Amino acid sequence: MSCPPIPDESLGFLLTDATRAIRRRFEQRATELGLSSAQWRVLVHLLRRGPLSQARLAEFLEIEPISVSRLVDRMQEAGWVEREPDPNDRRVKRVVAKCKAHAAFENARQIADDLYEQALAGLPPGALETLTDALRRIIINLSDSPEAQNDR
Amino acid sequence: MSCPPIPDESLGFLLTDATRAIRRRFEQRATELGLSSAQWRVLVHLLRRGPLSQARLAEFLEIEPISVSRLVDRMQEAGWVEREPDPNDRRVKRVVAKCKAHAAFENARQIADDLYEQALAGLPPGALETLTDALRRIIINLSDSPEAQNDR
DNA sequence: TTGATTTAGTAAGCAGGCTTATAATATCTC
DNA sequence: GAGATATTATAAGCCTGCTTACTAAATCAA
Repeated sequence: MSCPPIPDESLGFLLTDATRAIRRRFEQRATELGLSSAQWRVLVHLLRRGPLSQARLAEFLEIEPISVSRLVDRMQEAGWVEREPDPNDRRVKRVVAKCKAHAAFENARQIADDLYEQALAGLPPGALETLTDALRRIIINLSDSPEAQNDR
Repeated sequence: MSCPPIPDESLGFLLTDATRAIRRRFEQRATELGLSSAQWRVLVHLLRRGPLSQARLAEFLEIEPISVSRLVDRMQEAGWVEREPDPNDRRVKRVVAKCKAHAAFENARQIADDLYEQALAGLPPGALETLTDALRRIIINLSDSPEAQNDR
């Protein structure tokens, strides 16, 4: 019975579990805000960068445009954002954050910050930076665009 | 404009992106096997531990029993597993891996191993262990059961 | 200018998570 | 034993991803 690497503690499984745990906790605490973690992510980009086309949003979020389309549908219904036409290109719809989004921002950010603090409790100082460096590297190494890929 | 922590590079977002990247790549390469990453995970547990009830499987996978139920539906349809009654408890259905699963195991494991190597390229030696330690810590810190929680 | 190609957004339909609710069976308590 | 409580699996219906396929508009090329 040679089973050298124990796969159920592998990188992929641990990443999956950690991500799910963070998402679950965030949504538990943001229930009263009515904000899911995917929607929170959209708001962060919109509030940082201003109105964006759905295509740009898809790039920033690293998801497919169709996924953005339906995410924005629900966020528009919930009153977080609006779609407005682009004066220069009749194909594009600019997604604009509404007042409600600005109002909720600090609140949600606090939830996220507290969550990260809880998540990292007991780890040595500097662990956060090591961790985020590694994650950034993994994302680049597995991205489709071959920019800055390390080997082969 | 005080925006100290740049949230779109936050831990949660990076984890989400890295996890999605790994899942995508795995499924691209495992297409010919017809195995999704969630299904691969089920097989790992079944082949390591033998037949399991759906409830136990849910615990190991850290997902809800209803999610297991539908996952197993699809895996049964695809011929990876079978449900069999438990002789000692008529409520439980034991999930058993079929030959097809054993046959595909090494193949899928190789895909996963190659993927991790690619993901970690360019990181210092020891990064994998630091990373998995941190992820395990995060998972424990955010789990519902208060066992081994660090503070508060 | 016309015709081909590219880009932006969306519909349909699937996988994999979730919450809430239900039925059947075990188990615990009195 | 009988009744209350737990546990096991599942149904219904939602959210967020995906692939594939389509329309409308912009852009490139001849």
